[in-house]
Amino acid sequence: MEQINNTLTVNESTYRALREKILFGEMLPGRAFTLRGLAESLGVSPTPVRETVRRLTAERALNLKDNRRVSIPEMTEKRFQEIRHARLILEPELATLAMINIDKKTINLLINIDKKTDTALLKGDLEGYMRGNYDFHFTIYRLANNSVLLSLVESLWLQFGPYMRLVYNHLGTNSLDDQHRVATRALENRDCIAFKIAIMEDLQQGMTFIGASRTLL
Amino acid sequence: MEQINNTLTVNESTYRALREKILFGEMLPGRAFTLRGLAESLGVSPTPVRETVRRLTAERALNLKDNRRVSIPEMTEKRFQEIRHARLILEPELATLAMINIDKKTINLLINIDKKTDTALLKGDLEGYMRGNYDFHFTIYRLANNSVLLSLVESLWLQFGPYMRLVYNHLGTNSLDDQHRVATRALENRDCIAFKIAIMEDLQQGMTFIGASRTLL
DNA sequence: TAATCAAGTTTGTGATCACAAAATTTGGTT
DNA sequence: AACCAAATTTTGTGATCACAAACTTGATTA
Repeated sequence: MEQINNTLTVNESTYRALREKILFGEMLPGRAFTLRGLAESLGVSPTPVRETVRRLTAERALNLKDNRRVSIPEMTEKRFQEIRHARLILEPELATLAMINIDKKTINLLINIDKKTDTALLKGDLEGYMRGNYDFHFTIYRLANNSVLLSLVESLWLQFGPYMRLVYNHLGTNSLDDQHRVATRALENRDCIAFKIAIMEDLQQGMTFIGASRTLL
Repeated sequence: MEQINNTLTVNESTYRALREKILFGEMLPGRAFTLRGLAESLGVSPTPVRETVRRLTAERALNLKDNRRVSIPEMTEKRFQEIRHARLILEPELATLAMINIDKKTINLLINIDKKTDTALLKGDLEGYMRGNYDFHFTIYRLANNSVLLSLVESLWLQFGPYMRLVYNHLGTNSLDDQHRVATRALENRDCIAFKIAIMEDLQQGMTFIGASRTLL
């Protein structure tokens, strides 16, 4: 069932490249992209780019406009609240499911990821912070061993990633404090409720931060 | 912002055609499909089919296997429970959000849809029943005016659609009774709690029915 | 100077081509 | 009759082509 040959298809590597760009804010909303332009910047023909764009459009990470141009969807207050709402429903659920599969080793891994994230935060390294934050959450979520919920949450992260970056670009990362440590402490105590609450708080805090600054954009 | 020209692209019509086939059980799990075969049966070139397949793969409706063949994913007990779980989290939420936007006219529409669904059920018209059931739920869900949650739920329906059909093929539709009427009655009384419970019951009943018969497949 | 419109350019779309990998058939051997 | 290797066909992939629609530019007019 697994991919034996570890050489990825051009299609797959194109997808991963574009997905990362979106997730960590290298492609910002508003600007329109051309298929040929993306293809050239990735050194491939337009064909795999087109398929990748269709795929990312299905995940709501990209938008095919009426004039057939492709872009990152614009954020509205309404859509922002919808994403926040969906995240608050699904992510604490996923975290709770993951809890029983998180052993001491994983907790140490999480603490390590968090340290790196903190370092990036202090240095003002935006991409490092965003990657660390992503790793922290998805290291947990993957352990829920629930691919159906996981793919729904992945779609949500693809949808708000670009805006997170946009906000950090304007405000810097100073005002963020770190809820991850609260979460790892709850894990060490095997306190399921406290862990779920920490994930919710972390998410609330991030979304409030972004939401409060949306008017600046 | 809207599509002015109402002639769909080949890509879009291919997507809709294939999506319907999956959703209402014309494509059953197990069998492997070829792009060229699908293209010929739809009277188009392989190009739009490839893009459509990528899109539906992103929505988890299709599966690209290691040998690069495309198929409907196999159902396992685990995946079945994951879908059931996700539906139970998201759909009652969507129904509750929709409630305030459901007026008398919509209630009558829902009652009408339900009547048609019942007729199909009595006649043993599987596709009619499945379409009616879909229409009933999504007429409600669309009124929640929440496209983020809606697209998540659409993905879930695409994932279990083929199995619903598979089960009905084996068991017939006799043993299904109709929870929709309970829901519309709750709507007429503007009883939010009762409505939410009815949606949950309907969903539970359907999923239990399918789950209980999975061993037959 | 600002608005308009016609040429020229760029772009998305759908079909086709070339090729290697996978499936299928074939034909010979045990 | 059962098996396996070679030959043949089918298939997915990525690149390219043809074309119409959208965008850009620059000259012309009010």
